[in-house]
Amino acid sequence: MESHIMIGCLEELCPCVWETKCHGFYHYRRLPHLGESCKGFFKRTVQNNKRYTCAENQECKIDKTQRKRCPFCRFQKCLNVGMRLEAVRADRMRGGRNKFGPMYKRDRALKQQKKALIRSSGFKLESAAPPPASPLQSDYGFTGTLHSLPTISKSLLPSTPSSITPTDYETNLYGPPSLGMAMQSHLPLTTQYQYPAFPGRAIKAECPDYTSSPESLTGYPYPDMYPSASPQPPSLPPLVLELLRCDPDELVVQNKIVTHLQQEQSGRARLDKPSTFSLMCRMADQTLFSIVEWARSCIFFKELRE
DNA sequence: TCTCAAGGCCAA
DNA sequence: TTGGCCTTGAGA
Ligand SMILES: [Zn+2]
Repeated sequence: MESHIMIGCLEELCPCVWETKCHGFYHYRRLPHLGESCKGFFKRTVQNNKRYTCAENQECKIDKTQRKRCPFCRFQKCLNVGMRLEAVRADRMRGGRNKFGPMYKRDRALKQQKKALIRSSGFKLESAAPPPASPLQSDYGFTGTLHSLPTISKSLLPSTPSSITPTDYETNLYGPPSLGMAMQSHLPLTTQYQYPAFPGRAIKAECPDYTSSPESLTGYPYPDMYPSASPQPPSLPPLVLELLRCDPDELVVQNKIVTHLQQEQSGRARLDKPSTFSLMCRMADQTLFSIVEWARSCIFFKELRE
């Protein structure tokens, strides 16, 4: 809407849950373009450990007019677009910054560079924005995970067998939260979704070590590709531009990988505890899978099929 | 001092 | 319950 919200606004639509004007700030680690309503909904859900169920098949369409019909699916969508439970503070401390800060900054810089590149080369701005956030996801094939989610339960009890305790995720390979908290889409039969002990979470020290090496987790693929110093690169070959255009939103890809790993791990959790090595192998598998998906979606692959 | 992501408040 | 607006406060 008006001015004050629009400070710093990127004037883009919110791909989070439905289309609404956003203000371009980050909320709960959802990389940009999230409206206040999504923020509020997500916050309330996590803080109050709300429990939702889907009356349908957990595939409800969430858009501007129907968003209120199924909070379950709405919350799923929030998670899918990258909002993180761990960004909601357990101690409810206001103000300040959390450890995602540097990541937000980096992401913003990368996106700006990407836009500048594309704009300077004559592409329409929209093509650089991540509207395909959701669409993209469904291309990856593990959408099953996203559907089999749940009922948010008050799972603060560390005793829950299938849940991962804060201790577990802090020592976890992927960085804490994502594994233990973001999405535990598993239990195919029970469809029980839980996020670990919100009240008990030591969020103040948020996200153990996302800052130290976010790349290692998110795999920001183009670290030095765009020299930050010179914002206006010379015109690029069409080939590069096309590749840039196809480039998926890193967060979406990251989320897919993490989600899939979580799903897989939780599926085994009760049987055996995977070793760090096997986790790394699976992570590598998923990364490779994402790369293949990307390759398949690029123009050259399509040309091959013609 | 400014920025901006997080929490709080409250009318609808 | 939702969502818009306000306040807070660490970090730049
Ligand atoms: Zn639903």
